[in-house]
Amino acid sequence: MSDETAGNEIENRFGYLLKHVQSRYQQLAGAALEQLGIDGKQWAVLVTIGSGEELSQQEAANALGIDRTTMVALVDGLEDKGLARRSRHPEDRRKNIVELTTDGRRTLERARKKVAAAEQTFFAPLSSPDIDKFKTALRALLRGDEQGRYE
Amino acid sequence: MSDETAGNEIENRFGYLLKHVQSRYQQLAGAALEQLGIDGKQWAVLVTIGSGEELSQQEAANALGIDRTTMVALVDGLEDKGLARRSRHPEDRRKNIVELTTDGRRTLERARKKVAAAEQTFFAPLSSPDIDKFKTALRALLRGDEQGRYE
DNA sequence: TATTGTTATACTCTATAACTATA
DNA sequence: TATAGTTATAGAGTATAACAATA
Repeated sequence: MSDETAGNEIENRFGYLLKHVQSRYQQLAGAALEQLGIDGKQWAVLVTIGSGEELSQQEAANALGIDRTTMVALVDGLEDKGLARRSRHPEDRRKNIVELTTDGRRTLERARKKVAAAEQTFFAPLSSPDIDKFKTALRALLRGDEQGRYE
Repeated sequence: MSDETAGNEIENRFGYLLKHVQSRYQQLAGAALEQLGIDGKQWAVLVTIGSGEELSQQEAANALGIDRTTMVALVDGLEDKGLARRSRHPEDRRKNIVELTTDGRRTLERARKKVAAAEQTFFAPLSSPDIDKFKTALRALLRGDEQGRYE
């Protein structure tokens, strides 16, 4: 607090903090995933379709909160890399089931480790209990209700 | 933990949490600012040029971490609304000093209150001490060093 | 008629390159 | 030569509209 400057107010704006913290996280996670030849969005798709449930493209898109038209190119990219596979749903031939290939499963596991390592770097400034509190707070803020409140 | 579903892993991914929490914040703050006819970026510019220091366009851009070419349209918009004013720097005529008009100052103060109210809504799921801890954690994570660590 | 995947298209956001004026 | 502001342009990212296949 001793060297307060004009920039201080800007940098303490909550919107600024959130934006730049997210930017730092994406940078770290992105660099980790780059070693496996995928980006953050593709990683999110891998996690989604590797979750155990059989998902159509649209269901996977919904789970990620993106448009089904956006999902097309994402799955294209993963298919080109040999990490995911499309197949017709046997009972509803309009749907594409999207699933991991063997390579995709292997990449997913490697990516988990890379991302976990990146998160360790990201969270280095916080103690273990503070990391837990931080994540709990995020989940409560996302729900937007008062379930997480205990004062 | 009783109704664990496939979506659970996705929604607990840290990247997902951060992205959607930011999205919720922007939605709330954006809706608050919309009542004053400005958006989040214009609000950030108002805060910057209202900080007390005399700033050129480029200096304001740097303070916000955006490009000087992007700043042009932002200042254009604020000038059109009568909230900001360009004037030549007396000692270096290449520079534009950007400052608030009387209306701009008034809008800035109104916006402060609107944003504060929006943040109150945003943070409703957390207790007061938890809000402080959350903000402290964000600042530590942004610095990226271990200054905030005390375990 | 409605839905899924797809394509084409448009829109937003932002950065890069090039120009003008000033230094 | 270098810098500040500006403009034109291009690229990434994503959404909307329209179409084919299927329900």
